[in-house]
Amino acid sequence: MFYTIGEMAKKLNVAASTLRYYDKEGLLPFVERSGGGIRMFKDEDMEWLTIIECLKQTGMPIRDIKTFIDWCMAGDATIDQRLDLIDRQRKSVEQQLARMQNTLRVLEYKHWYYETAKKAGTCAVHDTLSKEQIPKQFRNWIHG
Amino acid sequence: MFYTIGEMAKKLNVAASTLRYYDKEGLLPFVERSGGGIRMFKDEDMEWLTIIECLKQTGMPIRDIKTFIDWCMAGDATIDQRLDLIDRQRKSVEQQLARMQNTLRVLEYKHWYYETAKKAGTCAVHDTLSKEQIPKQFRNWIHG
DNA sequence: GCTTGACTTAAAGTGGACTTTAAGTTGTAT
DNA sequence: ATACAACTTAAAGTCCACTTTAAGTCAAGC
Repeated sequence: MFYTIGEMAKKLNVAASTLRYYDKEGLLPFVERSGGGIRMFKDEDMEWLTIIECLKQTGMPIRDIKTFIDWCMAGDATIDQRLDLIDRQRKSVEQQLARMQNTLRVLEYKHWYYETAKKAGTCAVHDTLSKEQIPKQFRNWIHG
Repeated sequence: MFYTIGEMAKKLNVAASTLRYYDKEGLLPFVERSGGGIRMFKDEDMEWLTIIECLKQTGMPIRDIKTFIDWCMAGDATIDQRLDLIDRQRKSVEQQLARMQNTLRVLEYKHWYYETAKKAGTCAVHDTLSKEQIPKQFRNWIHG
């Protein structure tokens, strides 16, 4: 079962031009072509695109993803490099997660801040609150 | 206590040109100037830069951050808008966190995949594994 | 065989977030 | 007073990841 670039783009919910761009950048060396030059995507190509999407989600630039794909195409001689790259990306994602969770805490504080201000009709209410009126998780917090 | 743009940039670990860019884009309307036109950052400006950094971390574009800052400068009449914006960003970050956690699971799988391949000396080992040899968390997983 | 929509490429264009450059000013230290 | 590092602006440049355009080709239906 083969898919055209348009069908694959729809399945992946990306623009066909994006897939052409990835191909041009060397991210899709596994995609076959018809006699007439039309790209013929296979079901198993989805797996490749899933790992590409995964690496993209980690913030990895296109050329580094290409390096990884190239290593995959090169076979077993590159297993060590691939393991290293995956581990580095894993650590990076763990850090990003920690930062993102911190960001979420700030937004939760801001939510409380503005909800309280909304009820009072003014942000000035925050100058009048006693420590007990501030939710525990936000006390001893360094901010405005 | 005042800081020059260079001192503030060092404190924040960003380039001074970045702060000038933010100022030009209207993100720093609160920064005062000396008689000669030199920016004079105050300690309390750190709070502003912290929330800017927080919103930037959520993926919010510069102009939307400007909108938020403008609302802050406008006073109590914009509390509702600010609450809405914070809530939207909070939901966005929750989604990003969920996606990132999924990405991490994929990377953990890939780590196991390549570690196993490394021990065996070939990726082909994965064609020979019985279900029991695949860690529980990775069984019934849809991928290569 | 012709139309038509989806495909092809190369090249140019876009948008976002800076970064660098050039020319000039400020302010501190001697 | 003068040197000098750090500041100022406007404008141009860079990098990245696409997206669009232009000109043309492919392939399925009539």
